[in-house]
Amino acid sequence: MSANPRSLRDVPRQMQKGQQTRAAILEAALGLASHMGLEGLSIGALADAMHMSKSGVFAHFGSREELQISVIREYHAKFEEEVFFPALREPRGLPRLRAFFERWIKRVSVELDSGCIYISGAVEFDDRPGPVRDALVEMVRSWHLALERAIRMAIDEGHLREDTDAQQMLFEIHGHILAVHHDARFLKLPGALDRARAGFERVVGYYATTPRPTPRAVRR
Amino acid sequence: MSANPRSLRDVPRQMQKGQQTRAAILEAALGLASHMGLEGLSIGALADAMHMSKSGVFAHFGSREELQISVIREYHAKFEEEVFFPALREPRGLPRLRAFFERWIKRVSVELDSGCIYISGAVEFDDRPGPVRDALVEMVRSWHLALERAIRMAIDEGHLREDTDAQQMLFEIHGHILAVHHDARFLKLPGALDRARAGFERVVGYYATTPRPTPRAVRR
DNA sequence: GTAAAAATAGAACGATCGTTCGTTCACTTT
DNA sequence: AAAGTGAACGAACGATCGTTCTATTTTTAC
Repeated sequence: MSANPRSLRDVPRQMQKGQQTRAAILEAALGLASHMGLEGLSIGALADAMHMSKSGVFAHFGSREELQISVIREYHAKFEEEVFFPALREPRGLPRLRAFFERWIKRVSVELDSGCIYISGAVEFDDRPGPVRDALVEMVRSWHLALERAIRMAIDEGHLREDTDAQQMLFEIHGHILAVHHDARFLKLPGALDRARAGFERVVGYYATTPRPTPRAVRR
Repeated sequence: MSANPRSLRDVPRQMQKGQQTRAAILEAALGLASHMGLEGLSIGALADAMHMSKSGVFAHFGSREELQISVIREYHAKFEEEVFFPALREPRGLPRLRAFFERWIKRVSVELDSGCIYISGAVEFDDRPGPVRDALVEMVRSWHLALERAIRMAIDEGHLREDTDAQQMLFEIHGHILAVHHDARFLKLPGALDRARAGFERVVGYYATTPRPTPRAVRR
C-alpha cells in the first residue's frame, strides 16, 4: 500500500483528479479572460487551450455563467494573494496604503500576461444585470472597502489629516489606477506607471498632516 | 417642379435615400454598441432594431469591421459636437479647460443612454491589434491632444504655473473621468459626479498660479 | 415614362456558440 | 472478479455569427 504513490491513505487531503484538472482549467480560463474579457471567454477556445473536449471542460462548471463566476473568484483569490495579504505585513497607516497602491499598479499594468479582470469586467457588465455582474461588484466592493479601511487607519495613525474624506481620497487613487491601465495597456504610453506613482504621492501629499506646500509658488 | 418638396433642384445637397438609412443604422448601432460594447455589436441584432434584413444592413458597410469603425467615427463626431466645439467658445485657459471637463463627465456618466465608447473600446481592444483598435487610438489621441493644448494655453495665460507638467496633469484629470465612469455606471454610487468635480478642482488648485494652501493645516 | 442604378430582401454558406446526451475508460471498492 | 464511480470524449442539438449570392423592389437620372 505504502508503495502506491497515489494511495488515499498516504495523501488523504490531496486534490483528487477532478479538482486538479478543474484548477488547471481555471488557470487557463483566467489567462484567456484577461485577453478576451469575460464575455470573450469561450468554452471551445478554452477546451483547445487545455487539449480537452468542449464537453469535458463544460462538465466541470455546468454552465458558461458558472465558469465566468469561477474565473472571477479565482482572480479575486490571486489578487488577495499577490496584493492584499503581502501589503498587510506593512505597518498600518501610510506605509500599508503605499504598499497596496504599489502592488496594485504593478498587477494592473506591468504584469503583461493578465489584464485586470476587475477593470475589464466593470466595463463589460456595467449595463448587464445578472449573477456575473453581482459577483464582480461584490469582489470590487470588498477590495475598495479594504482600501478605505487602510485610509482610515492612516488617519487614526496621524499620517493623514483628520478631516480627510476617505471616500474622496479613494476615488482619486482609484482614478490613477484606471488611468495607468488605460495609458499603459491601450495607448502604450511608456511613462504611465511613474505618472500614477507621482499622482498618488500628490494625493497623499495633499491629505497628509505634514503639509507639503505647493512646490514653487510658496517656497519663495 | 417647385411644388415637389424633394426636387433635386430645391435641395441639391440633401441626403439620398441610401445615405440617410445609413445614418439611421449608424445611430442605432451607436446605441447598441454603447450597451453591448463594440465587440457585442452584432449585425443581426442591429437589423432587428432597424426592422431590416441582415443583408440589407450589411450592404451599407461591407464588413463588420467597417461597421465598428464607422460607429467609432460617429461617436467621435458626436463627441466633438457635444463636448469639444461648445467648450471652445469659452475663453482660452482655465475656463475652457473647466468647460471641457464638465461636458466630458456629463457625457461619460449622466447621459444614461450611451456609455462612453472610448472607454469601453479601450478595454476591449487594448489587447487586440487591428484597424478597429487603430481607429479607436487615433480618436482618443486626438481628444487627449486637444486637452493637452488646453492645459498649455492655461499655462500661457498665466492660470497655471509655468512648471506645470501638462501630460501629468492630463493623466490625473483623465483618471477622474475613468473613475466617475466606473463608480457611476458600474458601482452605481450616487456621489460620483461630485467626487470627480472635487478631484478636478483639487488638481487645478495644485497647478494653479494662485496657490491654494493645504486647507486646514496651513490656515492657522 | 423609361432605363439604369441603388437599396433591400431572402435564402443559404460554413463556423462557432453553449448545451445535452450517451458512451468509454480508468480507477476504487466490494 | 464484479460492481460501482467519476472523468473525459465525441457526436449532435438549435441558435447565432459574419458573409455571399441572387432576386426583387425602390429610387434616381434622363
